[in-house]
Amino acid sequence: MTGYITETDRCDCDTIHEEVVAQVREKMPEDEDMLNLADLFKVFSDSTRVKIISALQHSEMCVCDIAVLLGMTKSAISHQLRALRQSKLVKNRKEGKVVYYSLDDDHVGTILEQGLIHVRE
Amino acid sequence: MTGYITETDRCDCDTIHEEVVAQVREKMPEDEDMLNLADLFKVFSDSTRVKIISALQHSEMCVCDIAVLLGMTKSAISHQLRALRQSKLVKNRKEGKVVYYSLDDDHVGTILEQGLIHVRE
DNA sequence: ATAATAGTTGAGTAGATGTTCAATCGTTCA
DNA sequence: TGAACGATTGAACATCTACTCAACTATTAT
Repeated sequence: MTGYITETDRCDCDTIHEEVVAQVREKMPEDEDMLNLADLFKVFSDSTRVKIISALQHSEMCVCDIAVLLGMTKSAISHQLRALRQSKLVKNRKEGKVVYYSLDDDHVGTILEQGLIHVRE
Repeated sequence: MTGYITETDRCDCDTIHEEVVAQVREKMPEDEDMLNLADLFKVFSDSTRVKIISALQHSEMCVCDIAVLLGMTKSAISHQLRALRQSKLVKNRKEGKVVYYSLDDDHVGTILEQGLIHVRE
């Protein structure tokens, strides 16, 4: 014991392969990138949101349409659309009482389809 | 009121664009596919798991190494590795007391990098 | 055998998440 | 004006999730 804070103190174990750890640390993406990455995938981690995005890939739709399509309440859909709006993945336009939603990001479809390929094999 | 269950009864609103809903319904993926899709992305929706996967992309590592790399306890890492194992995304091999983990899926890297591209722009 | 160490596990806990419910807003139309 | 309807909102609630902690297993070394 040195009395100073060591690598061991910060963790409940010793480093077994210090060089590997050092090298991997250099090659890994920025911490912030990985946080953003997790947040992006978090959007796709709920089946309701996946369904909404899948639907909007084929056509602009109003809240009510989506609710009927998925057999859920307008409220539930509206809450999720809010999340998708905040993630800048969907946009909306108002026409009288009706609010139409559509995708606002080209990558969205790509990411979803990439996942579909993986899931289906 | 007909006395029978109608589309309106199952939802708190009327269908505004029945044709759109019908067409989109045909084009959308199977319900099960979308559930699996959400489950897949759920794995990537936590920054600790993203970091573990990012690390393993560069080198096989033992639990202890990953714990030191991420500044977390072995226990926390072990719990997450269990989740990744169950999703068939990582595999492990034992050598004495040490358990080495590595990626067990080619798609993993692709999906992660696809997301990184999106996040970085 | 005993101690030490790498890793796993299960219970417990605090915080996040998705839906429901009721109230409300905004627009249209009678 | 006020009734009707699409949509939004916030609180409440139940569930899920990620980490901690302590106990445990398995393997190695003395």
